[in-house]
Amino acid sequence: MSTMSSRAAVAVHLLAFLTWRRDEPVSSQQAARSVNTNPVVVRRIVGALRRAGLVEVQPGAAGGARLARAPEEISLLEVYRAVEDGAPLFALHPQTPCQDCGVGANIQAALCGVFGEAQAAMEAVLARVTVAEVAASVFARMGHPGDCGTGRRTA
Amino acid sequence: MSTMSSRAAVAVHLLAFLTWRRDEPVSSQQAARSVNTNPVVVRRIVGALRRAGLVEVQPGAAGGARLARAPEEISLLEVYRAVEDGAPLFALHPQTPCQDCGVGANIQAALCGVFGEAQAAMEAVLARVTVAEVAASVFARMGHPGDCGTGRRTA
DNA sequence: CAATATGGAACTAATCTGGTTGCAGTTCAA
DNA sequence: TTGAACTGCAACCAGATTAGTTCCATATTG
Repeated sequence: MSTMSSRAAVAVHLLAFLTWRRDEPVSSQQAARSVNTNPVVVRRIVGALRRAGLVEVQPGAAGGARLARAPEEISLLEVYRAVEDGAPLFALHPQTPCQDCGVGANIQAALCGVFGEAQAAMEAVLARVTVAEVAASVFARMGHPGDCGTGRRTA
Repeated sequence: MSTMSSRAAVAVHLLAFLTWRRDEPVSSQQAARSVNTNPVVVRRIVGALRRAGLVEVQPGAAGGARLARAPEEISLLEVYRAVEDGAPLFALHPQTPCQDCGVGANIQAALCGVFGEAQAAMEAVLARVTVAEVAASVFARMGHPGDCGTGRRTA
């Protein structure tokens, strides 16, 4: 049943990857290899991160994405919001409930408060964690670098 | 973008409705009118609440659903879990990331911790709120009862 | 026995997700 | 200046999920 899309997970993956390859532009091809997906899927998510100001992208040969800010300054909440685009966590009724019924007319207002608090609590946790921390956690688990190859055609 | 299903909202609506009509069995027909949906949709959700032990259902004429426990003893977390059936809030990668890549091989373990904490924070809020509180909040907003009609064929 | 209810199966339409291809446009380097 | 490599966008596909719907077997009441 209803689980969130994997875009947030992939987005954090990508940012950790960019952190690892600090300042070297990473192509969607290379990133896609690490994520194990199609380059276009990566570009869609990188595009959202770019629009949110989290990464910079350079087109053309030798182009690619790099962090627009220090990873210590990027919270997972920003990443989450960049890819989920402000969608509410909890849905209300698909159809407006019966307004002639005391319960139907007032349940949504009552739910709004609780659901909003629950989402805020979730977001507060994401706000406290930075990309740098996740990346550090990943690096700590790496025995050896393990490259995946650059994917760049070496001249 | 990925929002949760509306089942949790409808489930709380139904429980608030049952709280309002305390001990009088409510048919899926009546409940569907308040929710503004099809009786079968209601029965599906009531079925999940029944399997979770939150409501009792009586088949046959003059049957319907009623609360199995005092509304003060039912937390929204139980409701959420009853209808969402233990699905994780955050999805990880659709395909296992490249294990030859240091980031790919370790990102999921790193994400697991943060995502788990975020979900736990969300659930903690739901755990603190009871159906009785939501129902009280609804009742407080009701100027007049506003019945929706019983939908029961009066003899 | 007849009316009214649940419960389950099956089907639909709409939406979302991830994946894929194709192509226009930009950049760099030989 | 040509060609390789890259981004970005649009279009399309298959699979899953959601909410809605119909139909029917079964149970209970009066």
